[in-house]
Amino acid sequence: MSTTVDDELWSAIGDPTRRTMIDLLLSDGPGTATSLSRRLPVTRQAVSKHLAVLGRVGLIHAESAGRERHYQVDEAQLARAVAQLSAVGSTWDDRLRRIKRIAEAIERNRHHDEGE
Amino acid sequence: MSTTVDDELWSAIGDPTRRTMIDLLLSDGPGTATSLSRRLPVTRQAVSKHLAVLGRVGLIHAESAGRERHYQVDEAQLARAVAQLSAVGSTWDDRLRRIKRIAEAIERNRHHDEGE
DNA sequence: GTTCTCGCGCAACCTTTCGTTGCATGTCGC
DNA sequence: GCGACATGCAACGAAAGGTTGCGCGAGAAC
Repeated sequence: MSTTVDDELWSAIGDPTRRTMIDLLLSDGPGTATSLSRRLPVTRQAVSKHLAVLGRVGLIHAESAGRERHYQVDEAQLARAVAQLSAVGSTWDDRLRRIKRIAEAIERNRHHDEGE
Repeated sequence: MSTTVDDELWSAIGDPTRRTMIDLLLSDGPGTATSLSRRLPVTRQAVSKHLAVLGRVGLIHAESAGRERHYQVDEAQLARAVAQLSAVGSTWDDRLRRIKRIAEAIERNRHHDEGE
């Protein structure tokens, strides 16, 4: 329950290299496997595999231009991913708050009962 | 830049099984490897390894009680993890909004220039 | 139009991670 | 003491992330 997250999307953005790639595509605009690999500590082939993964879950889509393939972020899908991130975050936040409230209540009772 | 996230923490909560484990520990309170494995689709040994990973990054801590080891979530560290989640989320959100604004500006210009 | 270059995709391979099974140990209840 | 149960450790298999090496097709240079 609660984390009925679309695990496909999560695991796509769970990888640090893929997160950085999305960052680069957002900040620098559309890019190719080669252009991305120049700004990352991995080879073009590794980048290419990650692009395939991101494409499979719809986070990016490609456009062929001559011998190059330009990739860019799918805004709607990324928005969905962000929503999932914040959903999990707020779920955990809520639980943490509730636990804290309960702990404080117990603390108050202890002080009251034992006069400590 | 921007995703200068503490990758240790991210990869810890990046795994779907580990996320569910944290959920269970938050909703049901402290638990053991065995009790968690009963509510998960993996074996006790797998759960045990995940607990080790979560413990290594400080997201949980254990307490020995006889032959059992009770694990529970470290609230401060989880709060830190949640903060990182929402940081990445809002970064991407910002970029998406900015892109959208630019796209709209271009659209307006096109209409103005071409009278379309 | 040949040739040279550059971007890409495919295949083989290595290492780490997630998962399994099997076994030996330690503790609780009787 | 003895059976039952929770753990830990080790060996092994499958998948993911990474690498190198190769061949092909499209642009650029001559």
